[in-house]
Amino acid sequence: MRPTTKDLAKAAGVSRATVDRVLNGRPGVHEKTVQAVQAAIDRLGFERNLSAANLAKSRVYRFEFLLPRDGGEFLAELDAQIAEHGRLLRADSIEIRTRRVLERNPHQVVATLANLSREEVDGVAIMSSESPQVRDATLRLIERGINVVQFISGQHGVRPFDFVGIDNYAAGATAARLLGAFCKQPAGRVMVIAEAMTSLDSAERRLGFDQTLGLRFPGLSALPTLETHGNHTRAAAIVAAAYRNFPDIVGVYVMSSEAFVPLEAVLRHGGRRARTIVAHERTARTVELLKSEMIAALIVQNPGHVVRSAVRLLKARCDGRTPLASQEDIRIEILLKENLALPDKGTA
Amino acid sequence: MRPTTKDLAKAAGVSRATVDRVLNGRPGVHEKTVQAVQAAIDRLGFERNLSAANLAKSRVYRFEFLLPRDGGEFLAELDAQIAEHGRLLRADSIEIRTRRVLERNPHQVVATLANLSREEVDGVAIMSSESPQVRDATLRLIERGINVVQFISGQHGVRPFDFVGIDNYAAGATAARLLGAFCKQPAGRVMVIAEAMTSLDSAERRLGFDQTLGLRFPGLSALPTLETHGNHTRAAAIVAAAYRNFPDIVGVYVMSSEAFVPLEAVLRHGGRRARTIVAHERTARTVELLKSEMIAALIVQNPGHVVRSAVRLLKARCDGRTPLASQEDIRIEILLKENLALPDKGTA
DNA sequence: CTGAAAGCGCTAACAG
DNA sequence: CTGTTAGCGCTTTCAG
Repeated sequence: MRPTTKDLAKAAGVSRATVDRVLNGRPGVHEKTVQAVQAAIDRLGFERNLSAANLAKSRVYRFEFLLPRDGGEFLAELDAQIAEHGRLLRADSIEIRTRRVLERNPHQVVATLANLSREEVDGVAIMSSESPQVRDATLRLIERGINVVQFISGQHGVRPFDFVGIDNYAAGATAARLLGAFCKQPAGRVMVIAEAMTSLDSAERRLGFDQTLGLRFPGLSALPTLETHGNHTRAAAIVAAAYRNFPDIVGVYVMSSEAFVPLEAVLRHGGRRARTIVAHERTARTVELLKSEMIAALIVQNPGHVVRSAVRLLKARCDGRTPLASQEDIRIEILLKENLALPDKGTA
Repeated sequence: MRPTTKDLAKAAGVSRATVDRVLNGRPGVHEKTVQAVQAAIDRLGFERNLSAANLAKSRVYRFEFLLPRDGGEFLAELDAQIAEHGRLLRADSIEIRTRRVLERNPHQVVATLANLSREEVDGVAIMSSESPQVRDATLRLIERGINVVQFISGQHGVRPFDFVGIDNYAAGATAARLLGAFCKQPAGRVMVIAEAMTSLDSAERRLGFDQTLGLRFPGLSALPTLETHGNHTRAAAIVAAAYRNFPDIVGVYVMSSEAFVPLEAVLRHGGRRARTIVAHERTARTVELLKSEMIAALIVQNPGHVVRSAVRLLKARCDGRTPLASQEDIRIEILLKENLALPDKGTA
């Protein structure tokens, strides 16, 4: 049996209340007593039982995912994963909910963040493109004792908050490598198309893409990024124009997480040219296109993993633990027709 | 506040002990009483608090990973992941340990399984190639109330036990697709090499590989599988012979999870031919080769994920829950130089 | 068949 | 500064 606070109390010759105070670093304990308890902890190899503590406190972790107000299939998928994971987590006294409240406008994001209070939430996962204002607002959240993880959008290893998501530079590089490999022609142009190029994330993808394409496939050259802004008509027009102007387009990179509108336009106006398409994220539609071989490869971040990772990080920070870096690395997954998970063979 | 057993007891007009009996399906409760409690559960939307229950029971989940006695780097990696994950899980009253006890011989495996008792373990993850004997022994484990998951080695969706690992057929197909794409030459031979071909797993990988290669790259043809059996000298000899006999080898598929010996031989004797190599699993060595571009792609199952998934499944079964299929699908990940996780940028 | 009482490991409120 | 007491939600004797 693992030692308990009772054992500690006996060993240190104090009461369990005092042990508790030491364990939780609460003030008002004589230095000497603290030492004694610490010694007992080390000697007995005491490890605290977190769920007992949480039970006693009736502690509930309240986390919120703040997501963009509007978005497409990828966002819907995230939403669904959060909901599903949330159901499971209720058993662990973790309540998570998603709020689709963030707009493009940084001021609106700042205002939303400013309204969050320690009274109602213990941690938030924020999916919003970076800007100095948002960054400041986030720092203020932390000061108020609300834990934060940057979700999907943002950068690796830029403290002081945790980031969950893929490395966008590497994602772009991966796209280039795949496009080059799957594209038969050694020379030609590559169309790059996105919903919008506003965020730093897109810039990084584009950078990674260009660098790797240039390095590995000198015969291929990428066109400037086309932007569809969620508008089908506009998308159709610019894509058609691109195909008209550049007869040597041999591949397409759909750079944004929301791929539907750009893909639609490319498939409709590309005809049988541009057979090699690389896009991002797994949704019902992109998977369908992968299966029917209209898309060569998909670069995805697993929505289930990112959600679970965000929650683990938030919880770890709440408990004052340091999360395990190795476990929280989000992989840039590559999906081909061949390694799509098979249709569910059943789990009873 | 979520309703508790106390609330249930009051609502149903019984004592908490009776509520407990109903909740746990224990016998000796009048049918009428059961109904009353059930009704209260539905009415109040009661959800039991598992950790409180576990605390009261001082329940500890004891899981064991039974792994092959000998193995190389991939196995070492798994071992490490299990250990690391185990440390974290202690906080959740889950004790996992690994035992490197399984041998090639099915009888030895059967004997080992036969020795497991409900007294000492609640669930086991078994990594052993399938055979009728082992299958029987596994079924007997389940009859004795020990939960089982087939680990890494085995097949998807073949009840009655859970399987954690990749679909080997799809993995082989993925290898073929990548090899074909990254290999510049449209025609030539492909060397297929493995540590050993004994298991069903290898047969499936090979099947998937051949089918996809034939379908997608008619110019490429795969040679019969070479087997190295962990023996460097032997490996060198057969690889050298293959290169001598087939001057048109343009690619290599290293099929086994342990890739070191085969890779070594190929790199030493392939010279600058066979630039396109696809292998399995992420280890220090394979990653090094990927970085230096000696290997084109790696097909991996994430050791951390498989371990966590196995534990979640075991725990779910112990609690009588049905695991969430969607969450437990192990992805066939593709690693290129481009999407290797970056060197750790730090997590403080 | 059912209930009262004690306890799992920890925390909280209040005395002292 | 420290101890006592009660209680978190559930389980487990042991009477009845």
